[in-house]
Amino acid sequence: MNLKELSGHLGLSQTTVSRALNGYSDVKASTRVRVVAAAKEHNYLPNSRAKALATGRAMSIGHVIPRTAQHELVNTIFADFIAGASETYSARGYDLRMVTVNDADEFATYERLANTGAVDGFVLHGPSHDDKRIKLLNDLNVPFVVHGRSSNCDQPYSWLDVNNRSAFKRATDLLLDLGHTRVALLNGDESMDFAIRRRKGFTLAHEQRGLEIDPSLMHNNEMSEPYGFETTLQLMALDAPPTAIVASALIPALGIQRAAHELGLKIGRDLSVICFDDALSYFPNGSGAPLFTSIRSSVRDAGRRCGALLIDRIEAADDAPVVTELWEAELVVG
Amino acid sequence: MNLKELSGHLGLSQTTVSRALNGYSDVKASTRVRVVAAAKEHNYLPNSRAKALATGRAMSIGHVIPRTAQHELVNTIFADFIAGASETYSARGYDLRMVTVNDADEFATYERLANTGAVDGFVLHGPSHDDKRIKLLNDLNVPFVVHGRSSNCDQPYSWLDVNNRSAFKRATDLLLDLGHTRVALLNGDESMDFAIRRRKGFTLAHEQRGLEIDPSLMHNNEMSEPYGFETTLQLMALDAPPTAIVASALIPALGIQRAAHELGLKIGRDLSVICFDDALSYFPNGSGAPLFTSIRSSVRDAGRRCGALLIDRIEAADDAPVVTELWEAELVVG
DNA sequence: GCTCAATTCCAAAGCGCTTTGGATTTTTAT
DNA sequence: ATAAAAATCCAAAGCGCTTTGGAATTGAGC
Repeated sequence: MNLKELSGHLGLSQTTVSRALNGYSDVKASTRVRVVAAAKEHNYLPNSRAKALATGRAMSIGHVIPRTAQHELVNTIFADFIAGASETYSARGYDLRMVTVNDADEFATYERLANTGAVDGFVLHGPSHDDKRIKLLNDLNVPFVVHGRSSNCDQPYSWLDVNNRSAFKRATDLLLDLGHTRVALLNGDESMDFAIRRRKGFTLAHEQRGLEIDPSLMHNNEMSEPYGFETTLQLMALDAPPTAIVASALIPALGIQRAAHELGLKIGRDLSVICFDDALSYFPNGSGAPLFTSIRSSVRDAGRRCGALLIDRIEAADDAPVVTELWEAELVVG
Repeated sequence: MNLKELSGHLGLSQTTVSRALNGYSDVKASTRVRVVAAAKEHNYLPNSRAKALATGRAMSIGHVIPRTAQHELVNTIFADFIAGASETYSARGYDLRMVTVNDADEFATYERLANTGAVDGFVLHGPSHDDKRIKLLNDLNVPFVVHGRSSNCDQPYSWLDVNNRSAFKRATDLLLDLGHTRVALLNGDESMDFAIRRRKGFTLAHEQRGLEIDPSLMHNNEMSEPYGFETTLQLMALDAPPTAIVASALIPALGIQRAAHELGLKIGRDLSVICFDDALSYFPNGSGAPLFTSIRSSVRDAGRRCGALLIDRIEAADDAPVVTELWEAELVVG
């Protein structure tokens, strides 16, 4: 059933039927009712391909995911982020188009999706310290919103980010206030901008107290469980092991926990741990009793909001000013 | 730059340029070279919306994800599955269109995506024991492949599944062979078909030895870490606690581990654990020394293969017979 | 040189929708 | 009753591509 047939049935022009269905005001209320009823009766849905061509809108948002690098990011964080974004998309009539690519093809993929009109905009994931994709997307003149920031980028761009520096400063402050003098950092991969900011927060807390940080206490890597495990073993084997650890995510924190148990240390007594908690829905920290003291910010909420910001931009005038949003993470004592 | 402009530049008709670019044989080799060169030079890419309308193909695969139920599935398994599927899609020129929906809207969403022609086919996730979506998709006459199976469904359908029954039987056999007499099962949500099959494998191993299973040893729930933790505490508080546990995934197995440590039990000595390992890329079980003995099957590989099966079906004749594929999981001793 | 077939190209007709620019009808104001 | 304004409707022209059904050109065979 297409528009032509439907309008045939109704004895109306395609124009009128189309405008009735799309809520234009120049169609009589009674005929609109008739049209809507007939559409429902015949189970008519406008062909989205034709609609996309006619309107110049794909009603679709692109997420380009590199395969090899940022592996960890893709899988742990990404699923929840996308779940959130996708909620917004459905609510506003958009779909999510996801493409995974080899690193080498990433730029070409953005170009393809933008130039073929397959998507109306992008969400950019996992920005690095100096992310070239931002300039690319600006040059392509396509709406986009970055989840996170790229410190070394002089282009204007829209973003939504958690205040990672402040979150890690507060976590570190808390530990130092408790009297810890050797606090370790298990950071995420420091080619990612968020990890750099997290380290800044960690060091800032020390600097403000005039404390030097032993470099052997600062580690960074992809946020896996074994990373947490092995690094903790390594840290505890130091001549002067740390008495507290700040970790970048729950998953490595589980590794810390495993290592602590293996070493016969009790977390909370022999070793304090604070970790960043993305509030991943499949990995609830503290249902009932919290597992870890944590700095929490829901990545799913971030996805929801990024989606909304992006769609606003897509539907706004081309020269709308960039939007930015900085969220404070919540400190949850476990 | 569109086709009209490009063919203007070249002094050729749109037909010829289109056919040159699409590899038809009725265009002279030398002009094809010219066309391809010009296309590259002017950075021409055919508009995908127009192409989709003209060809009747969206070049896009739908994944519909219910939001509330199957939460756990969505996030833990889904990310890796999709990463795999998406690799296949890119390689074959398709994109992945993902929609999350409220349970109540799920059917309508399939209908919308199929009837508006937004996608060319679907991958069906997390089939239940008696999954109504299969009949729906058959009725909609749209190609699809199920990841998993639906035991109580009399419709023909294409699927790819791991032999869950055999995997759990082998795991249970192994434990019983080692002399364990009280083995517990921490199964996934038993409204899902895979969980039912896993339980069958578990019980079958007992039956074949004439062993009764204490019902208090069998649990099922969403596969979260706290589920593993709390259930283990509960099991160990029994008058006759189990000496071994078969778990449905790594994440609850971590909970088991945490509980064991808390109770002062050493895994491998006081308590044996075997778990199913989906070989999630962000959660490597046993880099170096395996954490757990496990029955392993890569969900990412399954995604890759499901994608291929689906695209084959999309590109095949409408009446192509259904395809099915059953994978054996690999037993990895840790 | 001529016929017939093969090769190479193209005009025009879709694909199914939206939207422009009136045309027609109804309502309001005089 | 009549002119002006408002409310409804519609024919036709796109959107940018593919594909059909020839037309024009080239080559082969004799």
